[in-house]
Amino acid sequence: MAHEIIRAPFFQRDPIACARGLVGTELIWGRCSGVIVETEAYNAVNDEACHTFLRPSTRAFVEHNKAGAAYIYLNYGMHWMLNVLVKGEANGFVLIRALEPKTGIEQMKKRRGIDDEKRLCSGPGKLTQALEITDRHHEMDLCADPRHCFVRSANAIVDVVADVRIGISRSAHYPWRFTLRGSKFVSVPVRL
DNA sequence: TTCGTGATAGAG
DNA sequence: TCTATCACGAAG
Repeated sequence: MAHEIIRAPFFQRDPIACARGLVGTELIWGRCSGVIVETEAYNAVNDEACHTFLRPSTRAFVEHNKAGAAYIYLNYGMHWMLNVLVKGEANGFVLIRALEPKTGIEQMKKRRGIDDEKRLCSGPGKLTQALEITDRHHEMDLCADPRHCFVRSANAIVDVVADVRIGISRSAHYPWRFTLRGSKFVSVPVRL
């Protein structure tokens, strides 16, 4: 089965298409990897939950970086969030929210301090802890280095569910959370 | 349900 | 300087 690195043109569309398209792809991070089972889209325009709405520094980030760049920030003083810059038909971000661990599982368990594989990467803060993603990866090009990239299997068929986003107060009604149907590795089960 | 933790930005 | 807010997670 052919695997290919996702290249920059993938991220030169709009955040919603990119967020949906990333579900089912594999995130490679050093010796660890996992299949992305949950993402969210944030739109730089008309989306009050996107950092660009309130933060000048985020607007500058969009201006000065290319599609596929990592946007990483600290939330609640302790959790790193991994996002990918989308810059094309529309600008915005894809938040990587959950993975199904595939390789380097023992290392992930050690970093997380737990054994349960379903909970290793079942949340945006958990997966950055499991993969040791921090602000030193901020602005990294995620379409160039084969050790930090997204890989997809050719011919893969992925059944994606759209739902409302989680943990935000503004623009909370947009159905811009995407999960792999039936996955046991998501952060919060899909709303019925 | 509650609380820890720190960056960011706007108001005063 | 001060305050509010925050795309979370673990424990209770």
